[in-house]
Amino acid sequence: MSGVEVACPGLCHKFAFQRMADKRAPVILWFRRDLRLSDNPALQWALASGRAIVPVHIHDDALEDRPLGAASRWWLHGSLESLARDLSGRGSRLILKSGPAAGALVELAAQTGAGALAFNRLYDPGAAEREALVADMLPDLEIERRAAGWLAEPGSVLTGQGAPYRVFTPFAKAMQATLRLPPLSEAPSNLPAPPYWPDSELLDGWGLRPRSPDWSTGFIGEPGEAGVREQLAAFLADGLAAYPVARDAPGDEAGTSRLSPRLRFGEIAPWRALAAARAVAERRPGLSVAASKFAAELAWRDFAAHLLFHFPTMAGANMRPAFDDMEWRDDPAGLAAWKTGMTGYPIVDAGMRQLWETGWMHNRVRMIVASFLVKDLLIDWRVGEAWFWDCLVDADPASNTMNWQWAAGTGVDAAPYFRVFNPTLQGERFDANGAYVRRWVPELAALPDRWIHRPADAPPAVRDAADLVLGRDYPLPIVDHAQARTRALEAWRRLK
DNA sequence: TGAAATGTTGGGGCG
DNA sequence: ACGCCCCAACATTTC
Repeated sequence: MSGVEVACPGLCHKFAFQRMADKRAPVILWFRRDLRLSDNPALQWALASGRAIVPVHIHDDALEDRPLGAASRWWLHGSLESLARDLSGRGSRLILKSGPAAGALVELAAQTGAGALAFNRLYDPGAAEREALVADMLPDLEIERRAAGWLAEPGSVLTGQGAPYRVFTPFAKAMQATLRLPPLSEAPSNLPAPPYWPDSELLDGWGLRPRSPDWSTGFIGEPGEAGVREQLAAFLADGLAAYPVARDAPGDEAGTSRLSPRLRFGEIAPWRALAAARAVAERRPGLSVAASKFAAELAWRDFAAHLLFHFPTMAGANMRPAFDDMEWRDDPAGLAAWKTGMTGYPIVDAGMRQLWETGWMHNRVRMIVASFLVKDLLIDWRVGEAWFWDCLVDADPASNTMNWQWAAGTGVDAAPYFRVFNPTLQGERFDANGAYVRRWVPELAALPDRWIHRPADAPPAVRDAADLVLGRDYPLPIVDHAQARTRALEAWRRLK
């Protein structure tokens, strides 16, 4: 035996040569946002190496990454539970460690006598530096980095001049033109175990899930790779045909894929979702348009990661610096009304309550509530972004900031400043029968369709019949939209 | 991945 | 019969 059994970090270097030479020394498989056993390039490399595999997840809630929001922590807990279960069923384990990552990996390498480290790369601000630091601190280990999170690796899609794309459509075309999807791979039936297992922390000890009060009882979805294939298949079978329309209809439960948190935590590879959609379109040509729409949404996810990779300041700073002079309003009461779904605009309130209760919000409604916060209330998009970050199970560093900058008009390919959503008209257009509002704002449920999105305009007799007293059962609109629109246009114009 | 204001057109009521 | 007006309906412009 070589020095692999020595668990003392101080002695690592002494045995470095032996470990490098020993192809039997285990490989540490570092799980991060790739919590799956199928379609996992780092895992495939580890398996192909023939070494024993030590799977690990490192939790660092403050020192490195932006701390996860509460809803995302809830999802992460479930996803890790599922991954640990799947590993246990394959003769393996999931080792849990607290960060910072570099220190935890050095310790783990010493404890296991590992000879290699494999992981799938991330591309958030600082990710490359942290990965380089890990490599620096483990000079004796073979380091294998793979790409697993996006259709095209962020940074790999460039214009003819070698510059990053700033507009979605040309980006999507260029990505499409060069796209090479990896072959699909199933989870292995067995992962070779190391001679002995290092200590692991306890998942429950991380406190990722709320105790008292438990606000997660209404959360939707079963985290983990286990159910993701069925969910995808069900969506493609039942939802894809209606997707081009239904993805804009918040009242249609089956209208979206609901894959966002699963992609966020890597429970499914995006190329598997894309390949499955293409396969359906192949069998049923009538669905090819719908499949393309779905593919476009996946491409948006890639575009966001691509933008954040090239413009890391996007996470907190306006992409268009002219907006640094914007006079955002400080409006604690308005903000509180927005967060709690008490603005008096039914579609806005329905969305904010769905978010709070389920950890998810329909995409169309995300745009509506974002426009309302930024344009009607003139509150800084970063305030809304932070709320989404905390409340969404799918909160993604790239998508969240890109989309908020889009809504605020501060992004490079953003909605023009004069595009102000009218929450009443948006509600009437996309929730015409009021099903979404009735579900999430039950105090309005008895109003007829004609008035469900404009309760303040309803004749008194109609409100009486619905036993609805505005200001008592449901708030009056906290702003007059027409006035708020004018105010927003003036504020935006002052920037020019 | 808008909405509102403004302009144009054409059918029909009416004197 | 004819011109005038009203006003949807649609198109264009503006924010």
